[in-house]
Amino acid sequence: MGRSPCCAKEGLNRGAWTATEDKILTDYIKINGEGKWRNLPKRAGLKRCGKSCRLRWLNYLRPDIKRGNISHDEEELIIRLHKLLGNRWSLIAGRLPGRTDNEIKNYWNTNFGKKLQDHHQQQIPSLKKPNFDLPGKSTTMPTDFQPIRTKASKCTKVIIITPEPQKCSQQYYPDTKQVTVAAESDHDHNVIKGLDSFPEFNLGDDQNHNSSDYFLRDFEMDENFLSEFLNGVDFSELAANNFDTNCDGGDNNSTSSSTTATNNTCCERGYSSPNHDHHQDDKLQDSDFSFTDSIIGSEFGWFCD
DNA sequence: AAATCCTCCAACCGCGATCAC
DNA sequence: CGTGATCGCGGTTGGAGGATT
Repeated sequence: MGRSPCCAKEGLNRGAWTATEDKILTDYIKINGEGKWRNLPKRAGLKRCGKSCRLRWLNYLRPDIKRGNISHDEEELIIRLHKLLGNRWSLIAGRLPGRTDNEIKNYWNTNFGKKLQDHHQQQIPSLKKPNFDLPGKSTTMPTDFQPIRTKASKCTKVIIITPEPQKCSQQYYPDTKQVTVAAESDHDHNVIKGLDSFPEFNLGDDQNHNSSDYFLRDFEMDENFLSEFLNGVDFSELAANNFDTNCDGGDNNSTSSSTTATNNTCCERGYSSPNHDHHQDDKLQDSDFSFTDSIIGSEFGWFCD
């Protein structure tokens, strides 16, 4: 299917928004609400692309937008969330009231992106990545785990697919597709998607499911959970209840761990992100979040393509 | 004071996911 | 079920303004 332009480009304003345009857009949304972005410009009398209107509203005009510098707490949260989620800016923004994905993305790129780049340039010559290549699939896995990647604004539920202990270091699914780690809006929760494209874990097929070498664990990833997760409060108990610590503690070096967390997601032991910041790691190691890293690493280590 | 460089961030772009018919 | 429309996301760009030479 060919892509059509989101709107006709002719005769539309581009670039920075004027105060007048802002007022028109704000007034219109106050009256008519958000949505229907494509038709909005015409109805509101704006010479702007609907996409542009949406962006302007979400990133700048919304009344609940928080202005000003990112606080230390917010920065710490961003770092933690980025370590956990990677460049899922919308998810990260969902945990920071009043902050937008664009703002966080810019903040990260401004404050950490360059540092990471510099840091990596220093590290690259000494990096020694183990050879994870397996027959039938050439993969070069990073030494650390990658963040859980989801596709949506807020996580409410996660499926944990834990390999059996004796299998986890040996099984490998070269053609693994995707398992969606839930990520839905506040209201649309408990939706698990993508499993139907993942035969080994087809929830709708008991036969497959039961005969699988794997089994499923799922748990709510609601506000409370994520807060505990992020703050490290009583997480060990939560983990004990929700995670199966078989697989020899996750078999951290397992190259076989397979399965996927959404959207080409890959999550491997000990790797935080393509922009992994070792300096920040050092900082975090001393925090109460460090133990969650080990849990993430051990329990999510098998999340990989 | 002028020129150049650098930083920051608003806005744009392309793509995948989802919706509606 | 297929197709087109729409939405939402993440990566990138470009310009304004500050810093440096």
